Amino acid sequence: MASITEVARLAGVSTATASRVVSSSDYPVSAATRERVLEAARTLDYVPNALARGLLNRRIPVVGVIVHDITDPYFAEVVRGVEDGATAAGYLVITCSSERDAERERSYVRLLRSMRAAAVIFAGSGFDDPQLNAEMGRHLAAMRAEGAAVVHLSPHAMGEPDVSVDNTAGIAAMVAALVALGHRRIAFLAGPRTLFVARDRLEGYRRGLADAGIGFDEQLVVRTGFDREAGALAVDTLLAGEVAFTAICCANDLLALGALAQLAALGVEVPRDVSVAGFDDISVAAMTAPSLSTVRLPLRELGRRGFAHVDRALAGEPLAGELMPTQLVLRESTGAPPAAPLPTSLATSRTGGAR
Amino acid sequence: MASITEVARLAGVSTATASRVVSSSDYPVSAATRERVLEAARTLDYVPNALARGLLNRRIPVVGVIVHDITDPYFAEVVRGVEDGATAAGYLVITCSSERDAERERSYVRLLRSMRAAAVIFAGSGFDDPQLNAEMGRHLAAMRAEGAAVVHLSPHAMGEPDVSVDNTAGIAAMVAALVALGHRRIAFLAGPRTLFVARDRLEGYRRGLADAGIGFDEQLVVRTGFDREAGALAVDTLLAGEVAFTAICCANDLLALGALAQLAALGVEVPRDVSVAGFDDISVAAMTAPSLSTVRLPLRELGRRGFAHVDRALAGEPLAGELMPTQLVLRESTGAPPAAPLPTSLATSRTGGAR
DNA sequence: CTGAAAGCGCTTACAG
DNA sequence: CTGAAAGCGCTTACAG
Repeated sequence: MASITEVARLAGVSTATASRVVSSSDYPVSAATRERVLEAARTLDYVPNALARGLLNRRIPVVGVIVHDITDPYFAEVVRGVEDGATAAGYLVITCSSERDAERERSYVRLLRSMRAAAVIFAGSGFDDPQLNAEMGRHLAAMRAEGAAVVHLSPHAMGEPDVSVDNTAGIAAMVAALVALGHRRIAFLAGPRTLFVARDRLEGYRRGLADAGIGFDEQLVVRTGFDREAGALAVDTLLAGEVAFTAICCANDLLALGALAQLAALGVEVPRDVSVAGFDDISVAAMTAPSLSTVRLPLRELGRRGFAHVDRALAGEPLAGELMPTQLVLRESTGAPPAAPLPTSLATSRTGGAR
Repeated sequence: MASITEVARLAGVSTATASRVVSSSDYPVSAATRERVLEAARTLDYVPNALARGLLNRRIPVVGVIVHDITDPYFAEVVRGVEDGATAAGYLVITCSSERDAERERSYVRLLRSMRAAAVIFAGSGFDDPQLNAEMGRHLAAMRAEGAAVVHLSPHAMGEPDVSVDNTAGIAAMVAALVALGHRRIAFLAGPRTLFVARDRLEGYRRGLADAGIGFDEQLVVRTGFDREAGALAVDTLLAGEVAFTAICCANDLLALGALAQLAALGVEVPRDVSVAGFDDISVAAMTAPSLSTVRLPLRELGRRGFAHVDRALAGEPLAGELMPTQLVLRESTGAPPAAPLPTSLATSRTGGAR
């Protein structure tokens, strides 16, 4: 592979001059010389070595994005947004699926550090794990000290996100919508207890209830994972319980999808017997049966602004946090509450009903 | 950020010795010295500079994956598989969404080259664009000459994929399944004309028909895109046409999802009025209403084997192409053909029916 | 077992 | 406008 040395030799100039031409610095070079260098570069199919450049700048135009799982549509969308911004600025993006595993996350950050990535963006929420966070804090402080940008798109142990979506207001709006439909007994699938973003969403649920003057009932809250299996399991938990509910508000769409599937499997009709609401508006939400009422998050835009934030941080510009609004999307999975709430109505119909 | 020089100084040894310890080469170093170096590295929070290492090896442990769009579940799944393998081997993965745009693809490959990525994996199919392919061929030949691995997971202009899924057999199997249900007039949404993988799938359709002794009718084939919008549009095209059909076989799931949505919007019931089949088995396929009959592709495994192939290529091991089998998944969207085929039955019911 | 030195490919003061 | 030279942080023959 041709190096700048060979380009310089072919053009009959010093490497300094060749560098000035191909790196498109604004250093003055005579037109004739410039042309000779360009010609040589073309002939040799010269591609500058980003590693050598990076060694000098102590930074390479690469941004790492840490996600929980790239196959989760939420994260794929955010990553795409980051990529949109990054590509325009000449950066490449490295995706790291942490599986919500502390060890993996740390090991990715270390790798990114070793590579002198210009920035690391945490797309997912942090978890409340003091030991991990202490070590992670050290790593991130070191990265910042080395001039890299660190941006959070979701709440985390070290504080508020830099760019984010208004999770609390979003869930509160959904609760308000359910209340407007007539619901008073609203169950909440809360997501993982240790995830900061899940706490924000739970807070939104509390606020929505409070706004409507409805009391908070701990028994209506199911702590779960953040995927479909967890949603299905949570439905079983609720139905096995004693507390009445007419709607299930979920902390994300995947939970709602799992709930919908399990409800269908049990012969519970949505929204006739119970309403179900999601959160995120991933693309599947519009395609299920019934289609899912949810809250739309500007995920791709979140990724774009995340990169814009990185760009500004790297340029040394002053930074301000951003909180993006969400949008209610009511589809088929929500409706008026049934005459008799679950789980009682189910037990009755099962005992007394046909089949 | 601490360099090996500082670690060496603190440990009171030469950089050569320090390097031998921290790079875990098998070069002999006395136990006492080794311990002193390790201690110094720990104290200084030393993280080796991958750029400096890469400059020496003319390669950095990074693999680029070129996909059409990371938000397409097909590609997210493949990338995840690559990541599984890459992480285990200490590599990072860069994702590049080309949007099926020649210019973007080329620019990504150039960036990857400049970064001395150890490998580039093309997850998506190549397109039949002679000019692009000529230039791309040059780039790829150069990369290989520089010692990088180039792996294709789908057919492309330069030939057969290195690791792939048996697209042709998969579609043929679905056609056979539809025939077994009683269908003879099977429409095919073929995907983009210029995409090599779409050609393989079309070939599968032809083969399936031939196996069943059914003649090929060009009018039943709709050339489209590969996304949902294209699927919806294709349904309109078929319904506006004159040719009878009782089933729609799609070249991928996204097309089938679009078809399902459009059919539902038009009041055509699936599978009562028409059967619909997809291809890929992305996770949404099981959640639609009706759930989608499709062909399961081992996407994540495809990604894993893709990386394994890279690993072997980099180690200079002999390589053999791999073709992975697919699996038929019959769900609710396929059934026996209706008494009267579309589009005639629709016209009739519209003219004569109530409402 | 240890170290001095060269060199990977670039950029950038510095001198002219 | 041009070039000689140093140096980014590492690894690896080579010498001892």
